[in-house]
Amino acid sequence: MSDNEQQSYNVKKYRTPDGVPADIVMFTLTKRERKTVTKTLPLRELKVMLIRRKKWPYAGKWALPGGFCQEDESIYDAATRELKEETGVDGGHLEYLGVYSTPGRDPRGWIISHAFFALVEEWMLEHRQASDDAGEVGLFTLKEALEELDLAFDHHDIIKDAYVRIQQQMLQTTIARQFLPRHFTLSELYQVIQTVVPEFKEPNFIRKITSTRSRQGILQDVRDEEGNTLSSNQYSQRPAQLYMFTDNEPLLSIYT
Amino acid sequence: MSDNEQQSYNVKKYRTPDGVPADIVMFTLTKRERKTVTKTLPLRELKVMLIRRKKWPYAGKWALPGGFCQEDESIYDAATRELKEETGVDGGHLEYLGVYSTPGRDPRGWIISHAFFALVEEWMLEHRQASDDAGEVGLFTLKEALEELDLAFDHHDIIKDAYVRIQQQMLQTTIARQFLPRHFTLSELYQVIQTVVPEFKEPNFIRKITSTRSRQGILQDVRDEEGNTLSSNQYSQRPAQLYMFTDNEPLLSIYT
DNA sequence: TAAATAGTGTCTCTTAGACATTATGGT
DNA sequence: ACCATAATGTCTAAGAGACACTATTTA
Repeated sequence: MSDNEQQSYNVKKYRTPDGVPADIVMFTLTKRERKTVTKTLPLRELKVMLIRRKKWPYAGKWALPGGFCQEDESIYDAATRELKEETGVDGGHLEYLGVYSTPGRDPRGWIISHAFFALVEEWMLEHRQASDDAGEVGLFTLKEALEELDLAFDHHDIIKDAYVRIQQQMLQTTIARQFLPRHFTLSELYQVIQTVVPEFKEPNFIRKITSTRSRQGILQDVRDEEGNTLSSNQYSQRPAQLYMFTDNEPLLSIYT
Repeated sequence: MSDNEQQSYNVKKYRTPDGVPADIVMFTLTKRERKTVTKTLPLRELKVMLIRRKKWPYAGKWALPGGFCQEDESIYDAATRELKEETGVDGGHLEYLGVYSTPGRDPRGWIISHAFFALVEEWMLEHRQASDDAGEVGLFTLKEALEELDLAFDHHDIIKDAYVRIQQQMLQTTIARQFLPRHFTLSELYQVIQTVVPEFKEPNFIRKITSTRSRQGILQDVRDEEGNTLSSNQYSQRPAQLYMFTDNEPLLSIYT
């Protein structure tokens, strides 16, 4: 009976999609040392990695890296595989962004795209630039990507959505850690936040981050074996205390 | 040249998915008046609407309502259509939850499901119970749905994820408004929050919500034409001030 | 008048926010 | 000695948190 039903089920009765790719918005925070001045914070910029398409459709246009999902993997698997292909590395923060399914968004047919965003380090992208010599690779600031380039498909919308999301995550989670070494100073952290969210201003940042009860627990100071606090003067004359993120992710509420 | 490429492009070169449905976790907050006592808050419970499947696969099991996306609509359109079909109403909060694509999750083939969650009012679900007499419809508490029922597909995971998400949204956004009349008392609001997030405790709720600067702006008291504050004694002996949500959505940050 | 819920008073300790001041090392 | 950045001091106003207390209505 159940077998009968199963046999009578026709999986191709309706029109089905022509493909389900995973596209990845790869963010990186470039870090350029300022040679003219010593002991100062590097210049940081938030950039997104794009590749120039070689084939129809949108040949010659810049687009997000991505690839089609296969039958034996989940969308997340496909994105992980794609990220690995592009960077040569397994690591990096990879997070689902959303689905893009507006009819007609892809001239190849009914293609439903799943967007992810990844936070990778700059050196990971050099891998791609070296290996895939045929495909042109570019790193663009968000302003360039959103205002100056003519992107393929609806990738402009995807990048815009990803930008909103990464800004939100930067303020509400500890993803800032993805853009920092394990040990960092508070001005580095502040700079990273401001690079991703330029509107963020907090005059008493050091004091607040170290003294507020609700924030206690997301950072801890770094100490050596004897329990002495460690500091660094890499970016400043006076050495600055080093901090690291704990495993705590704070839970915010508008009512508390 | 570009036309050549287009003609040579074979959209069916690879295996493609067999269908892309939208499934909806429909939450409702039931409200039962307590007849024994007068002037008291109703009993509220968070419930999820499920339908009993009639056909293979998982015939006889409880499952989320849903339907396949068509070529001429986006996934969100499909979910909107589905919500309308189930409730007979256009309104209600509908929000994307995520994609479920683990290989083998659907015995019918390669089927990639998109989950949404909706917040609807209880009366909206009576429509379905009346119209679709063939399909059995049920309202279950989250405990029942997650711990007692044997659900179809991976709908257990979807409901669990939706539950986490609605709890998060309840604390970080003003979706509580979806479960309240336009004008409500603060104890009603408190009860709604606690019904969705039982862990939420806030002894000085009235004072905090009305006096904290960071929260100022999400609620405003209701006044009549002459500017007199309005109150209600529907649920209490002493009349309570009525409030309404404003259009402000607060922005939270762990660093501020 | 008792019961039930709404809302305020009060007190202590912590935090916010704005600036001024001191500290530490490099040039 | 001077500069740049790190970090603390200081002061006021506001909020957190806990509990006791008063207010307004119905039964």
